[in-house]
Amino acid sequence: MALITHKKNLFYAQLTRHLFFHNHLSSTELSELTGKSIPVTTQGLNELIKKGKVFESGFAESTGGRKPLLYSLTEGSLLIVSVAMDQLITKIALINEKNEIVGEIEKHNLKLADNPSSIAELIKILKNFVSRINKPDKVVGIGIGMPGFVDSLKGVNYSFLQTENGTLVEALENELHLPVFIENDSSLIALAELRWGAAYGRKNVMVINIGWGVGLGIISKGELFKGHDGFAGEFSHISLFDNQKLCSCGKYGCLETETSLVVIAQKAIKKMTEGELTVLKNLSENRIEEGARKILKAAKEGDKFSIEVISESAYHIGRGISILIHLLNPELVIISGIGSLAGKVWIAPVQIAINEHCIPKMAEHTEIKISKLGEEAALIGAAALVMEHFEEININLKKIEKVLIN
Amino acid sequence: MALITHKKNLFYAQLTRHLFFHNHLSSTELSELTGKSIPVTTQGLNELIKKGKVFESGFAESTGGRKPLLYSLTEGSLLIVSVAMDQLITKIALINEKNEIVGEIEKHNLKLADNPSSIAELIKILKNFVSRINKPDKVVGIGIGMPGFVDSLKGVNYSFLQTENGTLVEALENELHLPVFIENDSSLIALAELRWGAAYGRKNVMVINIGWGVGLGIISKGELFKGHDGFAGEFSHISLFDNQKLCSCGKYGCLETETSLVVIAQKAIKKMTEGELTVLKNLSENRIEEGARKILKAAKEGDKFSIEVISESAYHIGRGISILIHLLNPELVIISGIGSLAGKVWIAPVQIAINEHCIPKMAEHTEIKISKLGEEAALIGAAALVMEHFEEININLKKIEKVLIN
DNA sequence: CAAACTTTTTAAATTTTTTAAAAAGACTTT
DNA sequence: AAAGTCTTTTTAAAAAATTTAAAAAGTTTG
Repeated sequence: MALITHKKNLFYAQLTRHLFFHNHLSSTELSELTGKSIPVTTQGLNELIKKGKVFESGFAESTGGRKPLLYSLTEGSLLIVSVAMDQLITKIALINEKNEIVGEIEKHNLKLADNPSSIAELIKILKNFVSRINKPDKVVGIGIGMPGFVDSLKGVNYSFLQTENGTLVEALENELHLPVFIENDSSLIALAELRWGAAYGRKNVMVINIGWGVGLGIISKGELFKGHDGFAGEFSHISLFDNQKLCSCGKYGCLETETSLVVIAQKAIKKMTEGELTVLKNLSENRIEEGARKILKAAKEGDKFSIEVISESAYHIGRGISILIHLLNPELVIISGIGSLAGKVWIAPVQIAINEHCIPKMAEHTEIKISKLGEEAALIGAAALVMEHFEEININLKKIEKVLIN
Repeated sequence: MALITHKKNLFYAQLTRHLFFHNHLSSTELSELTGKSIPVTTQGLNELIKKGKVFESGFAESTGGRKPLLYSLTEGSLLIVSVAMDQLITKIALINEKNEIVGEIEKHNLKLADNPSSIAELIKILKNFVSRINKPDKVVGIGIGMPGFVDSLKGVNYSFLQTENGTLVEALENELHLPVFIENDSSLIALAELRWGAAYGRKNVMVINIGWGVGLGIISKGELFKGHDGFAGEFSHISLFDNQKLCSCGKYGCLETETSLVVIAQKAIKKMTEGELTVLKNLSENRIEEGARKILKAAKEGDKFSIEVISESAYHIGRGISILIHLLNPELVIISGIGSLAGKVWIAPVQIAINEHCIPKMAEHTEIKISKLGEEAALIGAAALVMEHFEEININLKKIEKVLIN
């Protein structure tokens, strides 16, 4: 009897997950997505309606026959704590069942590198955030995106936030009493694009995360691809250049030595001191992040100087993308991450590099697009991460004190 | 009634496919592989025994309980025509239900490039081969591996064997009256490694096909990965070098300009004319293939000169493999293709390149192995290609005149 | 404007899976 | 060394899911 309920709960969780990612679905669509028959699906939906988790949200347009009845998640039925970390700043947001950010995005200073108390600080910030949530019983989990070599299955980050005993996820779950999921930041941006962005419904996509480094999230067969240890998509440090520039990783010629927002800002400063004309003002080596954002904004608004600086980097990234196209033959490459705030200026130089370095047949059906998710991609991806594991949350009842669906 | 039989046939085909790839399996193992329950699986097996397609082939060793009864395909129940093409030579073999080559491997001269009658020649060779098979009614299909940009789903090769109307597969099936499947040669070698070689049971493997170019077959999530158009794994022409050597593809600095059996043979000839010592004799620019084979054999037998020439190329391939490791984080890289005949001499220089160009953490769990399949890999892969599609063969009864299982 | 065509929804029949029990073999303990 | 315990496979009965067919609800076309 316990097992039957358990199995049913798993199916309910599956329905809930699909409704989260699609907002509203008909019973036929849900039947196809879950692989269950229509009678079983309808029965499951009726149970969820009885529990108040789901409601009938209207009719879809007919495609030539009877209008299908649509189902959606009940308002306020589900909350997710989304966390997006970079080397210096940690952002936190509360996300609801419609994938909307509820309230304000909080920003905290939290240094990841060489910081023995980073885990303690993170726990403190999260405990405080969770304590202020109005309906804490609706929170299904915490999703965290972070830089570094993250093994999300094991729940470990090999670059930062290292624990003495047990995994990082265990350390967080023990303190926060909520299911916690971690993932590499670029992978989460790719997940955000897959579920809510330009990669929606696509099978084979490369998502380039242009930030302080250059990240890559790989969508293969319609799913995030992570490789054997969970580290797939290391793009910053493939050796592409013969430039003798020492990289932070200790090698020479990495992609990162020629392209990243840091490189772009540094180049701009150098050119400005050489007297080139631009609308940019007050760029400083000490405030590289601020400078980079100014350049992205100026490029978006048409500043020739900024566009040229970005174009140089874009061409180099294009060389890297050419390799991706040869190896993985994607249907789509998305320029995402903070760099995407500059808009379409990235596309032309990337396309030129592809034309020069790809066999035409290989690149024939590969589109290049700029992300429309903006800076919130990482937070949205962290929420998606939690919902990807929604069935798992409902199996591992150990993980949480309450049964989510009962 | 017809539909029921149809669906049953599909299940029988699935059982047959799994038995082909595993030689002998217990009902429990087959139940897990097919995703059907044990009662249904046992019932299906008993039907196949009744039809004479399957027999009880003994008991497996116990793992702590009752010995499981094993099932195997009946001897002589199934034949596959395997074809392995390169730019100049086409090999054909007949393969049985145990994945054994029956009779002789036939070799035919068939030029692929700039040959308008290539398809006609191929059809003639295949018709002749099929006409000489003792039990033609047991042949389930023809699998063909060939160089070029092959879209195996559409049944088209965009580089060679181009048809005027209809696809290549249609052209062949219309003449040969058997189901035909085509695939890129490197992909087929990867498939052979996955089903019968060093990649058996692995999920995430890169198979390097060292031949007249350098090919790549990608195993991802335990399956052959082909990308959006079917062209994934183009490894020869990623631009890696700053060498100003013009490649056959029209670009500069491709991997192929520094490594392939052709480059190795040419380098050896150049060094020999410069007076370096070796056991090698009579190498000629006009017989590059023969020369390359001599070098591989000599290297295997310890000739210092040959090992050095190969090592240089191996290091360059290692640079390419470093990029694969960064991007796809494989658990295993297999050196396969004709080049693997030289044996383990490839490993050390590849490993050195990985040490120099990979972030240690990325390559930590990546093994490098030499293929043990030898030259027959391509033929074995072509047979595997047919059997991968065995259910499909049994659905598309249009494709063949007879019902395979009845 | 009614007939023909689509598609969703509901209901009954069949099939499949699940569950439990029995059978067969291997390991452990006295 | 033998009996009992533990695994695992196999068989048989109960439960659940899918398949199939029919009905209901809309659209489109002649």
